Amino acid sequence: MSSTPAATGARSILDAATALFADEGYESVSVASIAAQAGVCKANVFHHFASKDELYLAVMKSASAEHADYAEELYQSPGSSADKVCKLIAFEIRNMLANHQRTRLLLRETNDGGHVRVRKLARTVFQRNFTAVVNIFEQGRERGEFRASIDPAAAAMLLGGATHLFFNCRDALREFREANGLETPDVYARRVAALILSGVLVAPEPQTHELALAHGKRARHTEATK
Amino acid sequence: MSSTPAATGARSILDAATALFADEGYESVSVASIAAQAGVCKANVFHHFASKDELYLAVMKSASAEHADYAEELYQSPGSSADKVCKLIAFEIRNMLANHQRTRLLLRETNDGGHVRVRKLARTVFQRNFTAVVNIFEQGRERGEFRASIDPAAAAMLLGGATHLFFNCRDALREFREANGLETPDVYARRVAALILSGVLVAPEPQTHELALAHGKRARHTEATK
DNA sequence: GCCTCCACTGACCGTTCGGTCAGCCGTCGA
DNA sequence: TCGACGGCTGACCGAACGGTCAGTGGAGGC
Repeated sequence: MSSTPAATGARSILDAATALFADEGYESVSVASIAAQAGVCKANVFHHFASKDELYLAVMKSASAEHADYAEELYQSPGSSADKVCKLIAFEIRNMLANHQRTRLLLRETNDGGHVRVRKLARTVFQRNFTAVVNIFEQGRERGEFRASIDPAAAAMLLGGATHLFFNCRDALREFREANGLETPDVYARRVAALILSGVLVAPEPQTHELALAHGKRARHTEATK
Repeated sequence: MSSTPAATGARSILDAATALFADEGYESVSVASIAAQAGVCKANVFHHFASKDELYLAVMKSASAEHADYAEELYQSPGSSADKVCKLIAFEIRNMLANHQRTRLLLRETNDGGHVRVRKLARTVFQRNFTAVVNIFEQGRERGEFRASIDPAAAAMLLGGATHLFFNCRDALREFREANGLETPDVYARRVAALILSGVLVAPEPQTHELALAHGKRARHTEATK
């Protein structure tokens, strides 16, 4: 009902294209290979999509939905900001791994040069997510739970960079003996959250108590999940 | 003398290939376009390099040198670990921007699927740099300057993620109004360093004083550069 | 029974790809 | 003066690319 009746053919093409584009990138994938993986004729691909470009655009559009929903909803939920940060990191990492094809597509297109139209699209997704994360840090600051001197945008970059790097280098991480257990998503999320919340220094300057103490900053951030 | 006498031709090809591969990736660049940019005949490219693959490998190898030197040398230098972290972030960001072609090549190859041999190569560079950064955090922990409960590897991922994300999304960052001034390398480095050192929480639990207090943890990390 | 519609196909197009090859020509040692 | 060498070239190759097109065959309205 919600899907067009004759979507089976187009759908299988879209799925095959998503998988191949995510694995090998735009240029490396031929229309013939997409058709083969979808089990249809090459000409049929051009029957459903005007060109390879347009097919790629369709793949990107279908991959762009729903990404920042969680952060925005988290922003409005009750609970301490510290908990929100923990939950956000854990969710983002788990979400990236669960939808690794879509994630790889978006990350590739956000970073690269390449197609301008598509980069705009990926950037829209990135911007929505970025803004939502910034809002969470801003909220924590307004509540007095986070220090007034922090830059929420920089904190969001820190958070995003940590999750992206984990996604990109997870299998590389597995080979490093310096990182024992760090390749486990939950472990990584917990340790990174602890660092973002408390930093590395043993005793930061005691400052900006102005607004603090009010909202019960229970920094019990060791059970971020479940 | 240090360069082979007849290296001019091969050198210009290598330079042209580096620029083009960095901008558009392996698949999008044709040998003909490399030859055109180098001002030579296409066949001449194959005279100096056995294949497009081997040319790419040569480009990657020449881009792989020198990357982790700074971190390793910083590790052995005097000064507080907090200062080292600040300097490291500032250097990495400045270094990435100064050698943006090489950086883009390495990042692309570290992340992507693609050529296995080259990924190994890029990963070697990444691993050296990663280990060096981990050592700096480990050193800070042993000195009692950093909390004993932190994971040096996680901190290194945080640091690397922040610098990578900045490099990849700098022009996108320039369009976000949430980030005022954050697209300036020095500003970004300073704010990120402050976050990694002290975190976002207003008052982390007072813990692990055991080894601290000894090495003068002057957390005056607002002038990381110059 | 027939006509229309449309998802789908095989064969084909011009172009561009990575790569080859015979040969040109300036340099240098004998 | 000559021959060998090597950097360099234009012309060319088969393969694969994105894209086109005439046509097929089954489903549905009349």
